[in-house]
Amino acid sequence: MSRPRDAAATKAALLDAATKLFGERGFDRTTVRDIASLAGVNQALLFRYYGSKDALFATVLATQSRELLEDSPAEHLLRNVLLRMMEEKPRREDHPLYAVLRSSHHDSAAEVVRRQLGEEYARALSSLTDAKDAELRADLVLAWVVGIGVLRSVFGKQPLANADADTVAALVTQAASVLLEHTEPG
Amino acid sequence: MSRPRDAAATKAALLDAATKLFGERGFDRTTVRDIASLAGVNQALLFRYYGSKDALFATVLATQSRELLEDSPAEHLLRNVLLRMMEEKPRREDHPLYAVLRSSHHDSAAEVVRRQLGEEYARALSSLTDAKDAELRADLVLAWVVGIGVLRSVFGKQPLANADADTVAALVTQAASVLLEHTEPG
DNA sequence: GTCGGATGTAAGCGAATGCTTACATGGGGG
DNA sequence: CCCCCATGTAAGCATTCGCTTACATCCGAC
Repeated sequence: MSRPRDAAATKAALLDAATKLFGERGFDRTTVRDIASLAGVNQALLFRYYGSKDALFATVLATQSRELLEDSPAEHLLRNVLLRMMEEKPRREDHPLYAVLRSSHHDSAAEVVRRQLGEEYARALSSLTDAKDAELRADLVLAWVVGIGVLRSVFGKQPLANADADTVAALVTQAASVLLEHTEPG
Repeated sequence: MSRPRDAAATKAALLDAATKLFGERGFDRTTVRDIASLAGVNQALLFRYYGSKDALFATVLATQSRELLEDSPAEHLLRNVLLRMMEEKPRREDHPLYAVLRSSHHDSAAEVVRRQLGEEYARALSSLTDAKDAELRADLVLAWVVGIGVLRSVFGKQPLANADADTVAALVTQAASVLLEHTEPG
């Protein structure tokens, strides 16, 4: 039943390994040899199945980030993302968001994916307020989520890194509601 | 008057170039050859004056970040940092903070500097509230600043990237005051 | 003047990187 | 059975990286 030669399984193993390593180390510090090694296959297969390291990275971003967004309705998105982020162990750096954050601006397909992802989150959040500058407010809330992730993963900042998930979610959603609550249009 | 051979000036030129390039590209994507080239000197001098790329990076962090913190009293720190961040052009990536953000976790002296810097900012912010979880609240506000910087520099996210500085500062300080204002203890 | 150390340069070393190529192998269809 | 191509491998290529070494050159001390 086990097929030792299975292109689909190999391709998936490469994607899994890449997701983990890009998230842990970022784009630059992850080598194609590391990815192939973790997947247990020859590195040449990475290029056969994905073409280039850049293309594989773009695939990782597109695949992972969509899951995060589709889990929650807009009004629970902030709280759910925060809880998910905080419930993981502080330095668990294979969170999908981290791969995005860790990657600087290299002119690959990943740039497009990254920008598109930001737009999708912001659009979901901006639907929560009817303020004139709804999109800016949504950007600010998105920035907060991003910043919390960075402080936990890159800085390992205490006490945030080991803080209680519900406490953090409560504080942030309370403060963010100042920006995102529905008000009288003015 | 101009001294063509001036160790101090050369050293400073290297630090300036490194500050700019680390901020723009992050640690990994900045090469010692680029730094030396921008400074207009031979790359061997970088190693003579700073020992290693890691040590130079740590020096950049320590030098730049202190200036930011010492400019403002705690009660104006958030607003001032936001204004300074927003008043610069959206993708001006040589902001001191960005060098910190762009660098992943490599076990160099920079790790120490980075952590110490976070502590200093958080301490200043936490003095603004007497809530029991003051340090956590300070971390969250610091995270917000960090996230805004990331969204502007890494994502170039619109409308945040080109938003009015005062508007952003007003929105953020207003929302953050929920976390940082002085309240009755207990 | 000249000697010596401070300052700067040119060249390159060894290792690592993304990617390619030439080849082995194995399993399903004729 | 056997052939063929999908699958996988080993080896290496060209480049770039951080860093070193060997060597010029300038300036101040005496």
